[in-house]
Amino acid sequence: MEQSIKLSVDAVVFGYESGTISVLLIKRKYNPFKGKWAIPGGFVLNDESLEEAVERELREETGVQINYLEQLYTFGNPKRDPRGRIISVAYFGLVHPNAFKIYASTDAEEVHWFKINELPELSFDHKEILDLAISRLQSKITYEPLGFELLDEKFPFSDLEKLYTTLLGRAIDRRNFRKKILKLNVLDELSEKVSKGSGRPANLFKFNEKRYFQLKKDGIVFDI
Amino acid sequence: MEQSIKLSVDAVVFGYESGTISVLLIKRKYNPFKGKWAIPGGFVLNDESLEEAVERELREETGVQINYLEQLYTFGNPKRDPRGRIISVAYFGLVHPNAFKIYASTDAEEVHWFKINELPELSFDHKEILDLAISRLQSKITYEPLGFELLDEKFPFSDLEKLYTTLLGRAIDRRNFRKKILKLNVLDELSEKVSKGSGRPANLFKFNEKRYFQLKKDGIVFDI
DNA sequence: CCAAAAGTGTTGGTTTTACACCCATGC
DNA sequence: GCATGGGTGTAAAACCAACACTTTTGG
Repeated sequence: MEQSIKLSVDAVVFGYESGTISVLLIKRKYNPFKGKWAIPGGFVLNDESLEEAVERELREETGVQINYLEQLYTFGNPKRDPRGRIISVAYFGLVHPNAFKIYASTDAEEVHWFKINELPELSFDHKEILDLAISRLQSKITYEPLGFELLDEKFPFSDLEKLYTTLLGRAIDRRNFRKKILKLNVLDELSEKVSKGSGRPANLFKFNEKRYFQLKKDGIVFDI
Repeated sequence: MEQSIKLSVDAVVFGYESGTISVLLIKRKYNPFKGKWAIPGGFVLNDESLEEAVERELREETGVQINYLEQLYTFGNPKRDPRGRIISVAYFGLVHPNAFKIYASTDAEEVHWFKINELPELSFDHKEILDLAISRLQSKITYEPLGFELLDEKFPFSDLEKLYTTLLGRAIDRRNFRKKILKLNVLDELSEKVSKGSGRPANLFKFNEKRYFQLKKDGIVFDI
């Protein structure tokens, strides 16, 4: 019997802003799961690569320009989609949420950033996909530097600290954290300062892209 | 236009025996690439899961019963297969090569264990898949214990040492290695000994499965 | 008794942890 | 001047890397 399997891609896109990590979800315009929240994605065209398909769907449905994208996992359970056998190659993305405006179109009735501890009910097996993406995000911080893809270009050290605290879900020692990060030699300290209303103004830092990506390649061992 | 993409699975299966790591390959019986070596695999049936498909193809083509299987990566380049758009979900497997007899059938004209530094030319993009699998195998030893799935049930410590030396591609300090491994507390020392012809007989060890899998779950940081 | 592989401890250097006070600013 | 967040050093403990000789067997 002829194979009748269809191929889709989905993208779990994370953003970080002022102390919380959010995920980009769309409200589905059509059945199945019309009116329910879902991870953005859709069918792959015959002549495009998987990455092209993800970027196209994200652009079409949400207006997001992706900053970092990697393959997460392929979900192939025969029963995962009520329309028939549809397998999905899930991707994992990171963006600076402030860098653009999201808007809904094509299959999306609405687009929204959800904090990862305030998620709505999801369509299909998207909860499973999202859970896997979250655990991948968490484990990434133990073997590579993280932040460039999520933080603004210039940021106070405390932003990075807050990002790690959020991802780890626990407090960290500020002094030791700063020493460890600075020793990685991926941050350049700027002479600009920023004041957050009250308290001493903070020095701004930026990632040194070259050393950052070099370190990603080399890998690190990083116990905070 | 209707989507016309087909879905296949491929499995890179590693085995370890007397100091070398080998990969299971088949010689293709049919075109394209008839007579060339390839990673075992094939099309997914409409109603089977991806894992079922991998295990079925391995059984059919090679007779191998797999011991450990994980998803590796999904290859979706539109040009990767001359027959049309075929995407492949690649898996990564480990077996005890001595535990059974391999034999060729269905699409395979021949099956053979190749040492990973003596590989033949491969069909499709299988070299890329295999290279990725090898680097995954190598990186696995830095974040989880490894050996249970590759070594015999009972083995002298030197077998484990040789496995690590082979995977790392360099010599390691025997004393420090032994200390580090024993500290992980995943090996049970047996009172049996085995003699390899000449030299002092070695004590046999076995993995304590419970603690081994617990440690896999927890993860380790392991610089040899 | 020789060759071959197995087994085993100590030391110095490095890294990691734990921990608390002063600084610069806005109000 | 006080509340707020930013910035900083040190000492003890844990961990890691380097290093070589003795033991047990087979021939």
